[in-house]
Amino acid sequence: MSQHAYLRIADDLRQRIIEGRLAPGDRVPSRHELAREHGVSDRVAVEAVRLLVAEGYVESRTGSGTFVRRRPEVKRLTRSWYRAHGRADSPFRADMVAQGRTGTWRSASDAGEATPGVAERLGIAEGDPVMVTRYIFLADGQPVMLSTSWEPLKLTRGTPVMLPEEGPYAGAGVVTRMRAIGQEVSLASEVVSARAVLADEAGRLDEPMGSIVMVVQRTYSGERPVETADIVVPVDRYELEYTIQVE
Amino acid sequence: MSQHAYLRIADDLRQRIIEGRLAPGDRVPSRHELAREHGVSDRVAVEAVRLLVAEGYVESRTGSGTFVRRRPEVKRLTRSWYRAHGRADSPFRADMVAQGRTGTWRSASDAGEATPGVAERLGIAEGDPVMVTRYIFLADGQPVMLSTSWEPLKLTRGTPVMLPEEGPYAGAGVVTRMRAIGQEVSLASEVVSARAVLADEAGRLDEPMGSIVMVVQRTYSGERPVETADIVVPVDRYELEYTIQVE
DNA sequence: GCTTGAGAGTTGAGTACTCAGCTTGTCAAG
DNA sequence: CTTGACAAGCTGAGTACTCAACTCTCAAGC
Repeated sequence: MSQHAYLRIADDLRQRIIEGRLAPGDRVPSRHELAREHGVSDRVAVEAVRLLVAEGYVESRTGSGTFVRRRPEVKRLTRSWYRAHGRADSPFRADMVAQGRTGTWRSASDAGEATPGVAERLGIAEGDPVMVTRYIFLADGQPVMLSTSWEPLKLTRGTPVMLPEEGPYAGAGVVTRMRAIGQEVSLASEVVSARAVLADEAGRLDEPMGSIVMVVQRTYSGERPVETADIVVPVDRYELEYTIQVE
Repeated sequence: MSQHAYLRIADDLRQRIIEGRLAPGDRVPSRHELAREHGVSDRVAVEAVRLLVAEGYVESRTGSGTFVRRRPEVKRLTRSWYRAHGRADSPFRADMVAQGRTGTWRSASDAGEATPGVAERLGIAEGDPVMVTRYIFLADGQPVMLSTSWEPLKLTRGTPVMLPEEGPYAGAGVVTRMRAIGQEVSLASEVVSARAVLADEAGRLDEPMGSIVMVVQRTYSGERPVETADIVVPVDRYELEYTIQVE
């Protein structure tokens, strides 16, 4: 099997978890116990536990112990052409309703200047004024997704939709809001990548450090880009489903 | 700034890399040097380097040293409805041509039985016979992507397309091959997730352990599912672009 | 019944080492 | 000029500890 002691211990624990001998919520033996059980030094046990934390099997709570992680059921976010129909509701709330959950969110908007990346995505100049809105999305009250949205102020300044979450179109979604000021949206581009969670994201999403998130760079456009957003989705909560029409 | 010594050292190195004082390919000071520079013990330096490895900034080569990682330029794989037009070529080769690179692949096919997950995706019974094909995709000769494909043998047995990479339709892509036996493909579903790379994937893709890959579960279907595949894409090589039609 | 404080247990971080296996540069022999 | 042996240096892994900060339990006191 594995050459190294810490891999052997990790294999053993992983097996116990998979077979159910260690159930979600159970406490894993402490590093002292593990070290004694396997006849190795403390540090080897620490390395083994660290590996399982990175793999998402267990989570450590300082002062309390290490516990088998309750894996939240992985839900699917449907991001397909036919979901984006011009309904007067946000796509997130619609997705949550489809899963039988309540979708809510909190947000805060600020005026700012376009960074190089955002400027390119919106087809505007670096430094142009934009409305930056930071969202945290909640499913049944639990934080599940983060998003930062940028809209060119050239389009929205002085209109009732300048602040995404205030006025008559509050919470209606980008497509509906842009339509209200005469900007038809016909395409959404989503560029998907993934990386390790950042410290502040981990805190806001209640995810352990080291866990993996997908980052979706979404841009809505009609004749020109009207909004772009970075959406941060933890992989242990959601997968993204795209439906592509062939021909 | 950071409370902990290992975070301070990591911050320092990260800054040096971002500012270019440590260029891609340069050797990072060894753990002994780092420990002495910062007046801490060896292990602290090891922890700092380990963090930067996880973040993808550096890569360690046993016996040789730790080096600032040459970040391969992140390319985009276009996975949109309008790319899937019924051309008699594989989508991968078309994508590579669009990037000005040559796309090739190696593959090996075997008959096997459907696992529970595959059976569900293909709408067949567990244990039903399937053709399993393992691919490794190369861009300009370098391995960049892995894929495992499953096709129900009930559909293809006895036809010229039973073996995906042999016969008159070798290398033509699933849509074309299925059409050749009267199976029209109208939809592709892609479920995107991400995780840490597995050991054998890391070896085959020449990626360091701990790096992150996206996993795309793609299913082609017409009246019924005709093929499903797991596609493994390293995030430091590719991002996935989906284009969604609104309304 | 409720609060509080002490103590045991746990993780995170650190010190100060050792050893095996690998890479690489040097330098002398052919 | 080439080749082989060798030493120096590096990472990965491990031993054997220490200390701070945190959590949890349980019993004493109100």
